[in-house]
Amino acid sequence: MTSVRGYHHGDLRRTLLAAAVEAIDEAGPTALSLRDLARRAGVSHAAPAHHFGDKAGLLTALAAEGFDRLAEALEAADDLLAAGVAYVDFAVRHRAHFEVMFRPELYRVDDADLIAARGRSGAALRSGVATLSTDDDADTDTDALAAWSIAHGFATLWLAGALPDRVGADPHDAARTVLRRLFG
Amino acid sequence: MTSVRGYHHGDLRRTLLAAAVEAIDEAGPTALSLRDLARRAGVSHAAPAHHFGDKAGLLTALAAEGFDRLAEALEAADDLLAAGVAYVDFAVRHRAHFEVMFRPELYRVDDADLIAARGRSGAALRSGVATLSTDDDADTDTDALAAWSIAHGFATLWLAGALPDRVGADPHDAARTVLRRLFG
DNA sequence: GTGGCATCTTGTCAATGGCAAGATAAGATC
DNA sequence: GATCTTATCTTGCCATTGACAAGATGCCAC
Repeated sequence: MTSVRGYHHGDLRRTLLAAAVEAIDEAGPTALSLRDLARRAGVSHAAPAHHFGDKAGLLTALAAEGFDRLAEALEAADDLLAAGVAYVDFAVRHRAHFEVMFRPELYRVDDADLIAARGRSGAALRSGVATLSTDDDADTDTDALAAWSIAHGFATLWLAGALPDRVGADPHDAARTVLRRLFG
Repeated sequence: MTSVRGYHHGDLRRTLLAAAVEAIDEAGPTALSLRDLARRAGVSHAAPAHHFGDKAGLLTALAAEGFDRLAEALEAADDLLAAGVAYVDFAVRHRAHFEVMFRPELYRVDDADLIAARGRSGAALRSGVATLSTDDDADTDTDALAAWSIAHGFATLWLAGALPDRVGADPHDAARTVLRRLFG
């Protein structure tokens, strides 16, 4: 990262991803414009294409980064309830990443980095469920799906602003209360 | 609906909404193009603007229609489990509506028709939860949120293609199994 | 130092959303 | 029935965008 811009930016790839997060936080992934990102980074309108090919390429990188960070967050949780809360927490704190991750029509689902990162997230989820599982595999699968569904649903509804006001302003607390209804 | 097009289409508003559902089913709400809808309906590129103002106006109408149909589906359910399965079923069968409904950045959240329709959906959900509630209001709220979250989460993950293959191809059955984990 | 290669810029094109102005039809009023 | 009004649809236009092609710049290995 050079402080004084020459012809070469120095760290454009990372800068563009950060700008994308900002832009998506402001107006959602739909309104994302590569040219806007270029302006934010102070480069020409065609510079992003070199690093990401096209819009889908950039969002693929963003989604992969998101699945990686989600995996880290889930791995740091002690039990399933903590993992569920961490999942919601991740969605709220990394809204831009989260919104892209679960909109596969926006990126390349066959990207190798992405598949690997998504695999890490999935493994972290399953290992969280395993902490309270019985020996029955079918039950474990159902438990994992139910846990994932309720955490994902709560996070999604929260982000969509669909939840009633009485739920409060702290997603952390509200999520714990709701998730306990399944896990407790 | 006139079979032979004159200068006036006759039922353009409804035709455009139907075309929008088709287009969204094919490529998602992000790729929706008003000009493409106009071509599908056989009218000029500016015709949609008269009926909906702009893209957000069209998606507002679509979201309101969706909330109305969702309310009907939920009202037809006998108990909470059936309502949950109906919720997932609605999402899968009316994918285009569902995807727009929970993406408020795409439409006008202050639209009167939309707010009314969303209210009907919410009331239907709450009355479904009431069938198995205790006297405690706080518990009822938590139950409603948990039920909504797990159904919404499962539906969303299903639509995103995020669920592992072993879940199967029938969302109806898979949803019942998972939802029973909370409701049973 | 020099050739190769990654990085970035400039220029261009088709497609889109949205606006303005005009054309056409249908209905209301007399 | 004639005329006025309004709703509906068309044509024309402009700024913005994504994508591509060709060229400019500078880093790095040899």
